[in-house]
Amino acid sequence: MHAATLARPIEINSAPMVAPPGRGEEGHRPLTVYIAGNEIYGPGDEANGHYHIAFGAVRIYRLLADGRRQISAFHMAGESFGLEPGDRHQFFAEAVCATGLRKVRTLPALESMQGLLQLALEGMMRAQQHLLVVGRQNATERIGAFLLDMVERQGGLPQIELPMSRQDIGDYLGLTIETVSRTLSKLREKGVIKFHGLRSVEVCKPSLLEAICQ
Amino acid sequence: MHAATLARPIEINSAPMVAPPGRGEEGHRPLTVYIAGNEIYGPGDEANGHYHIAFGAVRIYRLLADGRRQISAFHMAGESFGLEPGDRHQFFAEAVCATGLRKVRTLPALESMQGLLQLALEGMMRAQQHLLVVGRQNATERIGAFLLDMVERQGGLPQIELPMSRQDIGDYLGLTIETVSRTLSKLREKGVIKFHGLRSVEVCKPSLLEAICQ
DNA sequence: CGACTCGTTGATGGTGGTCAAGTTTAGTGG
DNA sequence: CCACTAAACTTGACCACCATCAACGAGTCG
Repeated sequence: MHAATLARPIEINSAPMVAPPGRGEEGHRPLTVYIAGNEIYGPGDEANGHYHIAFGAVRIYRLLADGRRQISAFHMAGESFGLEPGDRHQFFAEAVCATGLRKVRTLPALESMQGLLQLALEGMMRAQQHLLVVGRQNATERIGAFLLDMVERQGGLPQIELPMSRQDIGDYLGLTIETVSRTLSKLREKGVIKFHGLRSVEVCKPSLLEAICQ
Repeated sequence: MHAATLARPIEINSAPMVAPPGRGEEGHRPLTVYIAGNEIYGPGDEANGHYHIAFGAVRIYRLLADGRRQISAFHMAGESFGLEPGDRHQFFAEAVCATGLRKVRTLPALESMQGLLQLALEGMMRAQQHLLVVGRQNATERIGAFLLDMVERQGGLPQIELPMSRQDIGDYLGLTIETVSRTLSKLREKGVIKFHGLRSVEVCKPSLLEAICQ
């Protein structure tokens, strides 16, 4: 269930050929393509830099001994992830869907340091914001906050494509898959959202969604 | 209830006189003393550095519109806090008990940058670890994880002094004050912990506590 | 000593978890 | 292109855990 690595990631050095439809900067670094479920790194793996997402999406998570999973973050195209203290990773990182990554090795220079600090602080901020959602909001509020976050991260357009499964959403929000499904159905019945496919959602009443999330 | 500032913090420039029983390094920076409930900063306040805790404890939190509070972190003597992205704070920081702080202004130098990065990454790590607790563990496991964390941060001794109230613990763990109280009572009845005062706890069976937390 | 805050304990109910079908979607091979 | 299969998702019934409401006890300060 928790996605064993199904196939090896493919490394592509001739970047221009396979450049994703996104921005073409940083094209000189090799692009590695992962398919859905591929592990990018796991606890204990050497950590010597971070990753930039050319396209696709990544989940960062931890497991409890009995298999309970908490996804602490999703990262989308254009974002960076993978910076951790120490020289060993403490989390799992997996491709949520077909994903292209460029690895960025850490340079001990001042200006790159400032960028890394910014990255780390934003990561801390996101985690602490998410803590408020998971710790103090009910199922409807959590789903609402999640949808609004996705809208914002996909450019503000009301139509969003969710790369992740209901299980992923549940493990991110601290809910079960059934509760995620039920809550989405309730929002659909109320006309707040509309489905154009299981993972294609249109937020019809964003103001109502914002009101739900307080 | 949520601690309005009761009195102004006291700034002391002649540090040696009031040096706390802790370590005496960094004694050249002015020490500011806050009493329990004092606000250190709030959302919108200018952020231009971080704080080092000489003695006492600090809570970092956010509020929802209806007053629900999520404490995202406690910081104890010897630790640092207050680093945030951008030039404005987005959280509240308050003294949990009588607390002495030294403000550290950010220098744009390489070596200080590396220290800040480490600080930010550890903060992110802590928040993400806490996310697992709040998102995926039940009340007993949360309390257990909290107690073990406090033991570790107070030097590993089984006897710990909790500077924070039950309400604080609840707002940190995403539980109500009643559930915190009941869970602690249950652990006491089972002989896992022992009280030497309302906020003085002895962990009699740390291994059992670890087992509870998985 | 009285008033206040903080903490504990009890009774009750609701939200969301669990278990158990169904249903839809996507993927595979004939 | 369609049948078959497996995975993903939905929906329902039931129940447990924790929140809520309420009362009471303990500690603290004036």
